[in-house]
Amino acid sequence: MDKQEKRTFKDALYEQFARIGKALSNGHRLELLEVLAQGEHSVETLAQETGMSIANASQHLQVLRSARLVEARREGIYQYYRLADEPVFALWQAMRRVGESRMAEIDRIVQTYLHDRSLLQPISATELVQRLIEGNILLLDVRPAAEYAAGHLPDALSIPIAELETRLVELPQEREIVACCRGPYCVFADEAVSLLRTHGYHARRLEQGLPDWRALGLPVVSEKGA
Amino acid sequence: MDKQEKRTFKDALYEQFARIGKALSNGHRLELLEVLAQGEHSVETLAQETGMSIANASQHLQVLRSARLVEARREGIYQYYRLADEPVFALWQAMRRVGESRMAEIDRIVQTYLHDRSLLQPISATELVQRLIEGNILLLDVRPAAEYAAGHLPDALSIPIAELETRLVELPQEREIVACCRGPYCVFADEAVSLLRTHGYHARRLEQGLPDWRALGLPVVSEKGA
DNA sequence: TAGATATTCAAGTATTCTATTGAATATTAG
DNA sequence: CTAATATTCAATAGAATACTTGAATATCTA
Repeated sequence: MDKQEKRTFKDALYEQFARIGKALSNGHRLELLEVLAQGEHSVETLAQETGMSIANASQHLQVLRSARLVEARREGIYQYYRLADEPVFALWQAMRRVGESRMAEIDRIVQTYLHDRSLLQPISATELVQRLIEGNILLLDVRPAAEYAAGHLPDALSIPIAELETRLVELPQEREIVACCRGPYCVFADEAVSLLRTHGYHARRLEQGLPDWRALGLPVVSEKGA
Repeated sequence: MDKQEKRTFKDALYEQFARIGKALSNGHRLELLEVLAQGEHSVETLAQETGMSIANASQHLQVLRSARLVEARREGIYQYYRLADEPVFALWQAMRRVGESRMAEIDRIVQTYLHDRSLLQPISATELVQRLIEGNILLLDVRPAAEYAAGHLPDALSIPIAELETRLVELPQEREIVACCRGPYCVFADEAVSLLRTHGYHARRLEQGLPDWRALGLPVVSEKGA
């Protein structure tokens, strides 16, 4: 293989890898990946969740699909997209890690909008595992019901954040509550914790989201048919 | 936090993460990262290694730097770039993993240019560790001398691929040789193995490159001052 | 200080990407 | 078959990106 052929090879090879990078080079697409990590969703719900028009969401999903990061299936009138596989989530995790550790802007944005998050006494997944063994913790999953159905922590109770205020009666006052949501940048659990606290509960936030929990190899339960 | 504020937050947040994706969205930049994972390099050597013009390489490096994936230091007349930290390499590894497992095009390109690589009897890092304990293996690092100096496997002998043919006398015929280079897409080790074999040596390729070896937590030696 | 070298900058052009719009397609229900 | 709904496609305008060229800057050496 001469020098020129070697260059052709490398150019072709890295160009293929760059297709993955291109798919990751847009904020909307990253947000789509984060939502898809919770389980499959139709185009419409994805558009709603991410504040995009249907057509725009569809186009971004197709970019993700052509980079093989997501897959799709059609069921009747709906097209359901899902993350292709576990390594794709690991890739997003690796990106998150780099961003968190190296980009001050990210910390600044979180500070600005979510204020002092340490007040939520975030608990890590490994710490939670320990506390669950000791008992006396109520796990509360505040994501939309469909995402809970697609996979959730064992023994977690599902009350979507939108319903939480009206369903407070279901929660025992005496148990400490740990609220779980999509991931570190999801605000559902933040909102849940502050709502619960104003009603006299002892509540904390689970640091990681469900996909992170799964990636740690910890057990995940899904409803039959999901 | 109302709905609109939540959207502003998420848009701002994911846009920041997308800066990392943008940095990874170009083949030349990925190749630069791979070379930088071997240790710091000047702009000129990076341009040579990747077949780019100096100005172009410089601009791509600045894109990588503004996404905080690489850092730079000036020494006299030279500007040396290096990977920012270990998680950045982990990110590139995660990308490689997704590409390898999901993009058929990548496998096809490797097949086309490198033909049947299984003939090189690639040995994995963990397997190599085992074999090294048993002894009787000669580790040969065929990367450029500067990269060897920046970090190499313990007891590896440095003979850059360009010098290998004239320095064959330094290699004992009776020991099995394992050639190590930059990573799975580096052709140095492939060339070394086939050259060695035509001269009667029993040679194999180390599957992973030095940065992968380091990421596994295995020991790496660097020359003083490097 | 002048000359040499490495790198960056600035400008220009060609290309690619993004969001919007409205039309086209596919599937189901009646 | 027709109407309704979800999704995709096609075309467009505006923004961002990539590579080249030549000039500007920074550092060292003589």
